Amino acid sequence: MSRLEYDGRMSLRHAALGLLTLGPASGYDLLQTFNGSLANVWPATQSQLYGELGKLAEAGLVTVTEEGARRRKEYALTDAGLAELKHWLIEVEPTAVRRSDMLLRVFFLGVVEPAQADEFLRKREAGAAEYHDSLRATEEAIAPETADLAVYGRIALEWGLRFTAMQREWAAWAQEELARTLKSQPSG
Amino acid sequence: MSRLEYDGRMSLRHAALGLLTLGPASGYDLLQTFNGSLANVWPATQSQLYGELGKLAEAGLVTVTEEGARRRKEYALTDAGLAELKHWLIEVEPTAVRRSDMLLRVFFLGVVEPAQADEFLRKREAGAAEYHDSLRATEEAIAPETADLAVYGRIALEWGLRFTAMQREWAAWAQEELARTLKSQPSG
DNA sequence: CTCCTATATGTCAGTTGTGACATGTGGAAA
DNA sequence: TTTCCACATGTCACAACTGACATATAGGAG
Repeated sequence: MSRLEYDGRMSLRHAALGLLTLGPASGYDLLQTFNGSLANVWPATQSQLYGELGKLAEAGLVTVTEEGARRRKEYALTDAGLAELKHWLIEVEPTAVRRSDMLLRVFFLGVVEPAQADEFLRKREAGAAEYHDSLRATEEAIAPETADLAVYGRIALEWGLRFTAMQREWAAWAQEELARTLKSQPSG
Repeated sequence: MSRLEYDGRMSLRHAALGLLTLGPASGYDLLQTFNGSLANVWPATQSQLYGELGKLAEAGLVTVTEEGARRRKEYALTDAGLAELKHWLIEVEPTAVRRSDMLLRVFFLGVVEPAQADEFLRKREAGAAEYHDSLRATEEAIAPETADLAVYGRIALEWGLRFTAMQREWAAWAQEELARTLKSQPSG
């Protein structure tokens, strides 16, 4: 029961706590969710998750409620764990800036030929469109059964839809902008 | 001159190489850029940058071209460095999914009171609006002097403008959606 | 001449995240 | 009954990143 320090990061920890609000689960169970519905938002590897569950138990934020077959350990949220989750949800400011290696590449596109830069942007447009369609498919698959349930899941999904739409439109615009610039100043 | 393995990540390395295409610079010089125009896209700490420059020099992707006052070392891109940069720009796929601790929180907003969830969304809306305005201010500050220059910088900036606009609109929509859901099913 | 600031580089311990490897069990199908 | 797959947990080395600390100098203001 050693103390754990929090400074606003360590979201995997809070993702695990959050999933445990839906009921007790094993590391393996949680992993399915991390590779499934949470994969787009906060992917996690097995090694990281098992390690984190150990630390969480040591800190008293979760407890082992059952030990089943195949060494299965079922974890449940404690009051302290729920309190920490709420604290993180409401009182800790979400990260404002997020690294984007895609955008970083855009900054340096002047290094390669305009044709290659254009191809880069076309790929982004296509990638965003494809991603958008896969989210749309997800939406249609889950919408019928959960009409008013899972409001927040739908709100998160909507973010994804809007984000991918924005990125597709931006990439299309950027191609036009690039063409315009090259036309007026061919040695760009 | 030991070899360095690349597997698609390690963008700080490529950010440094990219900045050096603009001309030789010291670690300190580069740091100003990382804390300035690149801060929104790929922030870096001093300790990381100096370490990376050392590795880059060891790998032969950059060379020390000058040693000035105050132990200043000026680095320049080598042919190998430029080749690596181009490879990364064109042939390495940008990361598709990016972690978002903001969106992760959204998934778990059902844990707190609807009023608190609503406040969370209002803060996102305000934060996105504020960020948008600061980018708009940046745009107006740089636009006059660079009409057709820095196409790619403007394209990256446009991404930021569209992203923050999208996030603001989404947060506003989400508040309405939440109100709608609570109205039709008060115990949500 | 002294003090302050910007310049300039570096080290260290610690956290977070990745990918590969290792190990073993329960149950169902062939 | 053997064989295979899903279940289930764990370790290891390493890469990426953070924040704090340490150190030192050139040049200008007072």
